[in-house]
Amino acid sequence: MVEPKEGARRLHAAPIRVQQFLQNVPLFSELTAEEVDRLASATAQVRAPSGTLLFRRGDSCGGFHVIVYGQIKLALAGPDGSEKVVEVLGPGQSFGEAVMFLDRPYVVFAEALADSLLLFIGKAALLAEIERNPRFARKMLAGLAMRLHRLMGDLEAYSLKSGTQRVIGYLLRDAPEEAYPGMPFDVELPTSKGVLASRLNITREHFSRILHELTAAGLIKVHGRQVSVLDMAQLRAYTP
Amino acid sequence: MVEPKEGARRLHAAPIRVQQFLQNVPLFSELTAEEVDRLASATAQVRAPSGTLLFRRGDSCGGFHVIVYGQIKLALAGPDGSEKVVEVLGPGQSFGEAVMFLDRPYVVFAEALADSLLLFIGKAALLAEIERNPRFARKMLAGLAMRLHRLMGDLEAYSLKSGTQRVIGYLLRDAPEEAYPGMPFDVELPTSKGVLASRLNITREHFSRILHELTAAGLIKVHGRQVSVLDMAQLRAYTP
DNA sequence: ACGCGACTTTGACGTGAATCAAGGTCGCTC
DNA sequence: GAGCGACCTTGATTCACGTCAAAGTCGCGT
Repeated sequence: MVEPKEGARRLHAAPIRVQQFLQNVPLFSELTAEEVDRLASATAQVRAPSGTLLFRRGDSCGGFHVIVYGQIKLALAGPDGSEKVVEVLGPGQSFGEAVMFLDRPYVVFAEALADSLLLFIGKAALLAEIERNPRFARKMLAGLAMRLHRLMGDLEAYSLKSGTQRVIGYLLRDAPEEAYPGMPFDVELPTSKGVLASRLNITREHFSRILHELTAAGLIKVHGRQVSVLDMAQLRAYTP
Repeated sequence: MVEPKEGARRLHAAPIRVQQFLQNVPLFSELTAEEVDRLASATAQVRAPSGTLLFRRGDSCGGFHVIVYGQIKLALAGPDGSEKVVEVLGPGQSFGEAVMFLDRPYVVFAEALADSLLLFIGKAALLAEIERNPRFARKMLAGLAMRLHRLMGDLEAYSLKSGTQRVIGYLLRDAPEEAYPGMPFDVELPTSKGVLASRLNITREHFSRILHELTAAGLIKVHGRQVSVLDMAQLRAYTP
């Protein structure tokens, strides 16, 4: 999953154009060139080879991160060294805003799952921009609200669905809309099954068994990280 | 918990001074009298006798609520009629902002657990105020961030703690800071044990057994809704 | 006082998912 | 192409917690 060759190549490529990248992140898309410039001057580029720990729980937080390329895992650490993956993020996504607004230390830790490049945007510059630009403030609010929404979805899944249902929900998450009910389609798992299992709040072993069970029921086919959903409608209706 | 006498009395009392109340809610405390007036004119008072359903999942949302007095439960409904309590809120607290910013329907339903009075603040007026007042926007951001923070706490508790540990965590949540380690103190449960159990993501029965177990271990004493923590330090260190 | 209804407790039993313990598979390096 | 490490699967066993069923307990209204 790490694609070390490509990652390594990009890690040594010329620095990207920060302004241009920021302009293309949805959150910043409405800012003027001048505003983007101000943010860019408070922005640091952070290279994170696969495995890098970006921050741990308890670290204090002077800004937030946007992913240029790569993949980042946010997770909670259990006392005994176990961990619970909260989110796996990819290019264009951001993290750490909430904790920044609260002046609290991080509650999760962040680790690069692939060679990654991030932008770290300083808190002061961001707050200044919010002060200056109410539309931007609204976007920021919508961003946090979105996150809250997703977290509620997770909470719901964890508390009133079985492991099997969570897996089905995940597979069907970005199913094609325009499909006929029983349409087959493919899902590429974005990370290792171990990480994904943790994200879904089940063990590796249990995840493996669920995939097996769904395969046995003729609903999916699994080839490594390629999962083929053979019948959406039946999968959606499947009862453990 | 319902205190029907007091509730009934207040329900029929003269309308409260909206401006004055809003001014005292932390979220609005920095607004000028003029600003509060504008919000107040877009605000409706909502009486909700115990048991009232304020909204259900799927309803659309044209503003958000602030509790003047009473108690409101936010919960998710399972397909089979079961429910999972997400939050129990009291006077001065607000809810429904996130969904308002996203233009999405509610994902939870809200029900009054006691006779309550709420203010419903219209979306348009609120957005206008954000547009006008960046400091207010920042407060709103902090409010959402706070909520995210708490939700993460719940997620953490659900996914890497046992039921017993969640109960202990709850009891210790607002423990006195300045106490010596083994200090005894009392906690008043804010609602029925059934609702609280659901909030902690366990069944009534299991909750009852946990309380029993902690009592047997000499760590707490339970008299109805009055829970006496006999030894904080030991309770914190308790292992199932 | 009585009895009703909402809430709580207790016991017996069932089960989903974690844990423990081997293997198996794949891709990479030497 | 042998060997190593990261990942995944499989089976046996255990355990926390849920479910079902049956009594309490408490407060309130008549």
